[in-house]
Amino acid sequence: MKPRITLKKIASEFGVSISTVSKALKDSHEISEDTREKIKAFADYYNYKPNSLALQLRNQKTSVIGVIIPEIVHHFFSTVIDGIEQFATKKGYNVMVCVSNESYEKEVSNFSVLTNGSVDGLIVSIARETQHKNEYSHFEGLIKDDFPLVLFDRINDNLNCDKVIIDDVGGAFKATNHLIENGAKRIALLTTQDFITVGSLRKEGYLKALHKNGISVDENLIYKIDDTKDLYEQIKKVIFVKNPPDAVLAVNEIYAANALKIAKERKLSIPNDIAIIGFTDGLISEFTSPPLSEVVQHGFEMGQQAAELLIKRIEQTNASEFKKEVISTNLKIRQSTLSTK
Amino acid sequence: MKPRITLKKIASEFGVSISTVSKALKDSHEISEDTREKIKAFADYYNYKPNSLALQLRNQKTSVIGVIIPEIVHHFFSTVIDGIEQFATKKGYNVMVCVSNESYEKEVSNFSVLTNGSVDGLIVSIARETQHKNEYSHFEGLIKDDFPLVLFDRINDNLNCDKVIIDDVGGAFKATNHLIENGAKRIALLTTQDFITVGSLRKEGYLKALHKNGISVDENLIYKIDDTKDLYEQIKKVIFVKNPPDAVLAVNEIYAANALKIAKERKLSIPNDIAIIGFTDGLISEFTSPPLSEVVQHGFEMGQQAAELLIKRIEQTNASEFKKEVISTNLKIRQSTLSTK
DNA sequence: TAACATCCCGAAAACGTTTTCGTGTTTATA
DNA sequence: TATAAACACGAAAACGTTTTCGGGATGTTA
Repeated sequence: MKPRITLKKIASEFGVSISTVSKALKDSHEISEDTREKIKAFADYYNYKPNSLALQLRNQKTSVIGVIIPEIVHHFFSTVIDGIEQFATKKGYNVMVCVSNESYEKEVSNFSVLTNGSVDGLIVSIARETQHKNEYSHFEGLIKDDFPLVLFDRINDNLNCDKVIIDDVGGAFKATNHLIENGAKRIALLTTQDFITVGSLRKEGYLKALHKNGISVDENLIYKIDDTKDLYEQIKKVIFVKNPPDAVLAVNEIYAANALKIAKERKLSIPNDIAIIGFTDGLISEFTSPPLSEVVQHGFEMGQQAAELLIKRIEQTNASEFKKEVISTNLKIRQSTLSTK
Repeated sequence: MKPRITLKKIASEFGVSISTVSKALKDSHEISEDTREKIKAFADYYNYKPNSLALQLRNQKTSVIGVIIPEIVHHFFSTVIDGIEQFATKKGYNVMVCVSNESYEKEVSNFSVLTNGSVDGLIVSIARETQHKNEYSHFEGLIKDDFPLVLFDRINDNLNCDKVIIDDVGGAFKATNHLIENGAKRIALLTTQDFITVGSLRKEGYLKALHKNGISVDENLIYKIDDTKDLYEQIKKVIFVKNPPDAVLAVNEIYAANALKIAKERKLSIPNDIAIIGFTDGLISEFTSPPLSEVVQHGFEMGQQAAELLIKRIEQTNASEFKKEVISTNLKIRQSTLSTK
């Protein structure tokens, strides 16, 4: 690569000092009209642009936001990144993305790489393994130093920082309620393992709705899916049985799509025999038959909110209270829950 | 945010020089065992980590790869990023992601932000608008300076740099051939507008397969979808007609899924009345009914390849020939093309 | 003519690091 | 005892920028 042109080179070209060049390029009145024009023309011709590393070092500011997510090939997470990226760009920030791959190890290593001065702040959704191990010292280290940090979706309430989540409880509540209103009595819940926060919150909403409608909880209808094992086989054990549930609430789209697939294989009519609703994080729901009803998660807004909180935190001069923003959800009702009876 | 600890602070703490501290932390034999241990213990206690900006400036190397893609909420592109990220991480690089949003303007601005010293090289998939305008001066500027650059998927053959694409022609050829072997005679092609390179390459493969099988080309069966308008309505005009085609090759998954949806609304039996195959970039195909056959694109490998080419280019000392890697595709046959006749 | 303002520019510090080279002190060798 | 080697450390440059401060030259005013 050709070495880039610097102030120093321009200076030596004209036999002036570096500071003169710097000022000239900034149209300083300290420099004579004449010199200014010559220098500017020259810099322009050679396409001079200030080296951003040097600027970052001097200004002690990178204008870069670090983002650490468990997965990137994931509709919800990539939507959040989109929101972050768009907001950040608008505010003059760039985005550096790292993937933890659900691994504690890798999350810690991402932390240490990103917090060495290369970013002004961090937006993180916690890896599965980290939640499982319940090991948060890498977060606590940052927080102790008042490093700007925003958690989203997979958060931990004990961590003292800004957070943004969706209304998991409310979403699951609305969905369950909707199923009940359409006649469901035995609603299966396909959720994650307990240590995934969003899973247990959605379970909470599910339970709340059952309770409100006077339906007793059947623990046998609550299935905790292990994401590291075969989804299809696990869900089959729920649907492909003698006496299947008459409705399913799935905490994500893949669970829901699998449930629908299996229900059809079991020759169940949807939604008459079994109604299905899931939390959306993709495009699948629209194209299944029947199309799946979904709790819409608004990942883009979530990303924007997270970026906004972070940038405020970065740019503020004196500390303020930590905020926890809740993005509300809404139901997108399609045929998978609209009984034709 | 608390100011981070620096060599200077440690030095003043012990009344030694900055260089002594630097050497001590690197276990230099120049420094006495005694001083070394004291300094290391202190640095450890205060969690000293070298400021990466300072290192980057000194070493004239950021170990960051910039990636510019048209969209991020997109299964194929996010898969490519995943490949890039994983390979980059393995090689000690970080990834900075910018989204052009298919806009020429934004692509140019991303270029100018990223090439100011903040990244060692760039991986780009060209925005739709840029391809439409056929305006590549921002690329040419970089190339003139031998800036490490890799293009993927949406490339331009006139640009003198490393490239990696999938075998678009071959993939479409295989898919079309497969349709013909299963009895198709009137195969509709759902492609993009001409200026999208991948669209026209896939069209080429389609034509090649027709020709090889002695089927004459019916221009009325070739539909150029405008991505900026309503997909459903455009595809409806192809499928929901008196005399629909007996097969469809779609250049992406969304086109295919829409075609399938519309075919079902038209009460066509799939694949007996109409077979459908698309290029995969998502999870939809697996969950439609019937599941969609697809040309598998291997985006992850593409990302890895791109990252590998770029890093080689960055780390090489003397210039070498530019490479164009072609990732081969394969067919994933599902029921949407497996005639039961 | 003395005093002062204006104009134009350079020196130097600062951001945080690594590394080369030099230097003073101690120890070993002839 | 003189000389050389080994040891332990510091000064300074370099990466590229911005900005404060100071100063010489010229012009203006009393």
